[in-house]
Amino acid sequence: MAKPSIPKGTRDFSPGELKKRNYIFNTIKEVYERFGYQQIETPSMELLSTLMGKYGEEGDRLIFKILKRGEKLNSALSLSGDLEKNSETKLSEEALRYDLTVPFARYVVMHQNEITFPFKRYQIQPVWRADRPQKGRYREFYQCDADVIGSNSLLNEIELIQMIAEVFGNLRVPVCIKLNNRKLLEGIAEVIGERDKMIDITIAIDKLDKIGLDQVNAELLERGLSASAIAALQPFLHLKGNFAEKMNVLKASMQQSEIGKKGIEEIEFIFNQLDSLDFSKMHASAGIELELDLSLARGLNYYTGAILEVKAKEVEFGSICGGGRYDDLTGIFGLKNVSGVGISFGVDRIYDVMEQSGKSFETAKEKPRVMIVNFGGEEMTMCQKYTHQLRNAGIRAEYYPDASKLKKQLDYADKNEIKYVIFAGSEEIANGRVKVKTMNSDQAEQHLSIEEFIHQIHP
RNA sequence: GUGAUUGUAGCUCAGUCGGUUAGAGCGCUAGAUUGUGGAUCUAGAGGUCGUGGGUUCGAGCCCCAUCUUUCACCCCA
Repeated sequence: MAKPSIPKGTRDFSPGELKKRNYIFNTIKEVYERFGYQQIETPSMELLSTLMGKYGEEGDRLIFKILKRGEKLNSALSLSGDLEKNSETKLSEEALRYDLTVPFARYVVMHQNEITFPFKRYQIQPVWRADRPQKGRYREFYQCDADVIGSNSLLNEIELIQMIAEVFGNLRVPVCIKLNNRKLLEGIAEVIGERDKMIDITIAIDKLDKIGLDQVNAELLERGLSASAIAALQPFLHLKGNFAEKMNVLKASMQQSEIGKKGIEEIEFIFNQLDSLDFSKMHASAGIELELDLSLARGLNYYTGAILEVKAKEVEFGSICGGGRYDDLTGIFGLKNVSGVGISFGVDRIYDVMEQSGKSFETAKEKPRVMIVNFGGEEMTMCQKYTHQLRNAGIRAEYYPDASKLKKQLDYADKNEIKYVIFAGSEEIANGRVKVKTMNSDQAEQHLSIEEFIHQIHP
């Protein structure tokens, strides 16, 4: 007998887990709504052409392609040689969505005539990646995106950062919000004379606290940077201190780079504005910090301005939230000059972080449940009527479906955290009063009419 | 894609140097208790030791392959 299984990197969610997950979803959703974002959904699958080339070479490889079926598959097979390089894209024309940002860009272009810009949307849906699963990495997971599209204002960046602080404050998860700017990174590459090596530089810098300075420099050399460029980079690698101190170093060394100066201007505006809003003071008690982190690279190649990433302080985990500004994502789909900025929470990782650091999940105060014992026979019709009455009064009520032994029925009530068990046998029905047992309490059994009972627990 | 790692009852795991009939706890079913759950006691069901080959008189244990689990790198939520 083959045991059933599920695809790797996917999970079942049992009632207990789902309650906790929903607590996180609801927290995020509440903040999004409160900040004026509107929900949309897009299909689980997109055309492969919509997704390909948007996430870099690595990303393309991780897209779950959907095999063509039937006649189309047969003709594709006969046309493409087995070893042909592009055979994957020839055998597939659809794919599961890889993230929510690119489908959103596609949505904006397709619905541009109905949308009033700036458009603030949020979207909470699963995405799929053909990755090797490991700690904190799944092949199916949820993203919770909020984006503003059609506005260049840096006030959007500020609002998104405030939303991040709200969400993690409400969840009571201390985090560090790391902020950087793509223009700053480009500026650095420019002033050290290796403008086209910007990606290599940021990937190497990203590893600074993992592999150390010497290794980083070795890797830079390996990636083809000149010795003089590496020497010129050192001040940036040694960047330390508070925001103002970092800023002074950057300003001093960025005189020759227009794009670098622009990056400094943007990041300074965001920090200063948040400062005058007392952002740090407001969220300090929740353990939420904001810092400028030059080592933050973020692989997605469509970011052009601010980039941000959030890490939990209590547990070592990948980033649990990320985002940034993309100036021309819709341009690929034919709508020019529309800038967007957004963030994305990774619910699955937030859940893992909360579990591992022993956080309490404030599951919603649930209404008490009521179960009516099933004695079988004629009484059951009356019991169904009682159940109907209870449900109409907004009470979570059910009857046990089988006339099983009482032990079994009460055991069910116990395991399911049902608070009240109602006995309505022939005697009770005859005198119009049911017997109510309150589980997990010393309270004596009560004899009440069903109306009195409803009034008692739901006045 | 690279390198490790795991698999024995529904679940968590023992299983000695390769040796006779593969164990425990939890869970499940039933009873002790005829219309009252949780605690206790008793009994019972439940296994092709991931799968397929091989070595051996003999394999849960050794070898090969394959699938699976988990982890690191890469990348990322």
